[in-house]
Amino acid sequence: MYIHQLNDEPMGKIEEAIKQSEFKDSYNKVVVNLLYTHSYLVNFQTAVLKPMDLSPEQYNVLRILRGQQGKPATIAAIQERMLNTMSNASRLVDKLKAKDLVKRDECPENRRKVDVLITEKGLRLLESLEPEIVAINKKVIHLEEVELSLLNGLLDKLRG
Amino acid sequence: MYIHQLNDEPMGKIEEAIKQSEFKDSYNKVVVNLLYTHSYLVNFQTAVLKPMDLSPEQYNVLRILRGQQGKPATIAAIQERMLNTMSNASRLVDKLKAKDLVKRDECPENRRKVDVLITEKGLRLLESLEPEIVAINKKVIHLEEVELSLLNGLLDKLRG
DNA sequence: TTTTAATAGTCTATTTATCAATTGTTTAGG
DNA sequence: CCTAAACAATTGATAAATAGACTATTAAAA
Repeated sequence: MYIHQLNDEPMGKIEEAIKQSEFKDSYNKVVVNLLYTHSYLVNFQTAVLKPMDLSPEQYNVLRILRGQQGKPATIAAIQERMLNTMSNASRLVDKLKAKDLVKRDECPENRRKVDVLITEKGLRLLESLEPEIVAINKKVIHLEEVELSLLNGLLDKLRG
Repeated sequence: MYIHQLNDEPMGKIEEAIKQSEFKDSYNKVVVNLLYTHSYLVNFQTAVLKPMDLSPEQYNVLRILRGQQGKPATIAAIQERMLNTMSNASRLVDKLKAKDLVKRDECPENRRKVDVLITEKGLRLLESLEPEIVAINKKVIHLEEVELSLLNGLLDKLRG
């Protein structure tokens, strides 16, 4: 098969993009537009992460752990903060541990829990990826600063 | 494990939602916000479709075929219009055929191609789902009409 | 015409997601 | 105490996504 839309070309309105002429209601249109834009962005992200053998969700977990600033996070805490809330944090942590990007210890106060921490190697990997991620985002997101915060506001309001 | 965020409660700004205090740049913030909102919406969609044994992508393919209004679509055409551009249209069509929701015939002019058509049963299934989908969208998307079209415009511009 | 290249789909293998069941641990009630 | 319920994480089974190789058909070139 072929790789679809990994170039940075305009594809106009959502109607043209998915070749549908009209939408019954605007709620539905926004859903489709959001799913489509999600796929557009994830494809770029994946392309940047793949050379480092990282899936988008693994990358997500690493960033969550970095956000902890030295404090450990439990599996449940990671799961809660994850973008894809259904995914299996336990297995993702496994994979990251196998690559020495995180470490995992039994929590002393409560032995049901585990403390997950990002390693030096994990931090360095994130650092090394950052410039490329920033660059690709700037390149493929065709919005001005004002529009970005407008969009952020609308997405926040959408959820609630 | 537990099902996260299948209720319809406010969760405020993206910073609270994922418990991160700040973002380096607004491009990144928009990416995270979009991924998060995507997951929020897909979770509801999945919940509605599951009783009918339909995955979101299968549902997507059915709607693409309905959009053809009687004209058959090839596998490549379906793939092009799909929201998740990486997924395997061939297999999805297989699954739908097994449920008699679509039919697939060799294209007479070009025997490499296949003509895929939605069946009566497929159309009836879409029809029966529509009211519930419309209702859940309206319920979980907390935006006014004006904001919806503003959001659609921003997403189109983002990609374009 | 024969060979080559391009196209359309399918298939295989690997990874990841999803759901349910299970294990081990802690808490609360009798 | 002892047992039942609640909690935290892991495991297993199944489905789906992803990448690449493969088959068949058509079109183009020599």
